Amino acid sequence: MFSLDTTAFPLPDPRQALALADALCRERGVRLTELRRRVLEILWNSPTPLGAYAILDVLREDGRLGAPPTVYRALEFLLEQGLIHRLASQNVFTGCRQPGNRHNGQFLICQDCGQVDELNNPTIEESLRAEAVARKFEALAQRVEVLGRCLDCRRETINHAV
Amino acid sequence: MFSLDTTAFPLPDPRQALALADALCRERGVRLTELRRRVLEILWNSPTPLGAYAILDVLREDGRLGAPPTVYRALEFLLEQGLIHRLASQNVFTGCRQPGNRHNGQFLICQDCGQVDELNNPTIEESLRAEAVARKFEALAQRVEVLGRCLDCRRETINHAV
DNA sequence: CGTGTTATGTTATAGAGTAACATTGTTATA
DNA sequence: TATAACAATGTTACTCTATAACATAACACG
Repeated sequence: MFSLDTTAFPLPDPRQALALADALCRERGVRLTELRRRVLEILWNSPTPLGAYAILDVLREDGRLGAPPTVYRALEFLLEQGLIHRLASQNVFTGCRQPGNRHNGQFLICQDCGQVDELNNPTIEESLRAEAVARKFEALAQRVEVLGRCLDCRRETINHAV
Repeated sequence: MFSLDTTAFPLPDPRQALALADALCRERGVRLTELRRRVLEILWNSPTPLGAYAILDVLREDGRLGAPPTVYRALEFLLEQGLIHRLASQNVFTGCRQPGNRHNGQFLICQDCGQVDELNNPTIEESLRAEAVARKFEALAQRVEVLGRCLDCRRETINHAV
């Protein structure tokens, strides 16, 4: 039996992720400007997803002026290009682990530490698509988020409980 | 072959939904106060999910004083009791079509008219649970939302295009 | 009754996101 | 290389969503 690999992709080196983003944008003829690239870098440098205002804070540390629209426009671009995902349940953004092919993604979100695991189980995606078709609903996007506790945080609780 | 019925439940009569909520809360020994009941009723009376501030507007039409916390606390209670769902991608709330058994639910959300179809496909839920288990992630809740266009709105577009 | 608990009122504020318009940068072409 | 068209960013102001903190009222129960 062949096993379908739905293993979450490891967090890449930020430099790798940025290089791939550069390549993809060049290929597509869209401009990964300095600002957009920096926002993507901020996301990749963070161990957990960030909200728009947290990103803004980092930009300001950079010395760059900026207001919310600055960040939201960059995020909009990165979302369009499939370079990041938005986690609606948390109002945060995170770098996409497989930016080559457009996809929806499924996420395991730790409510204690905020860390996120990105999956891509095609069976789940297909099932949802099928449900939509059965109801004559035109599916344009899927948002699949599982909330809970990651292994590390479970261990922590157990240790502290001793 | 047996077909698993994952058909969306029809929108119940608001009175039925409220009666069921009454029964469930009595059974559980929790208080469906007048305010909480009214918020649930407002949601059931609406053809589409509502945001907290839209609910607040209706309460004020009732003549009741109220500030945001009034609504959010009622919503929190209703969420805890599984009487409503929150659609994170839209920041809105909607009555739960199957409030008897606690569940996560999956939603088809029309981005044109706002109408929502609630599914409950146990296979999808199980697949997500399995993905979590495989990663030793403790899954506590699932948020599954499909965004797109409902049949009615697709028809509208076609007609207007003529 | 009183007393602890739960629910609601009230004020203030934090956090998330966008509209609208001004300015600057880029690109292409005359 | 001007310049016009367009793309990107700056800026101000605002709307919408949500919660913290504390005050008051309602309820439950010995």
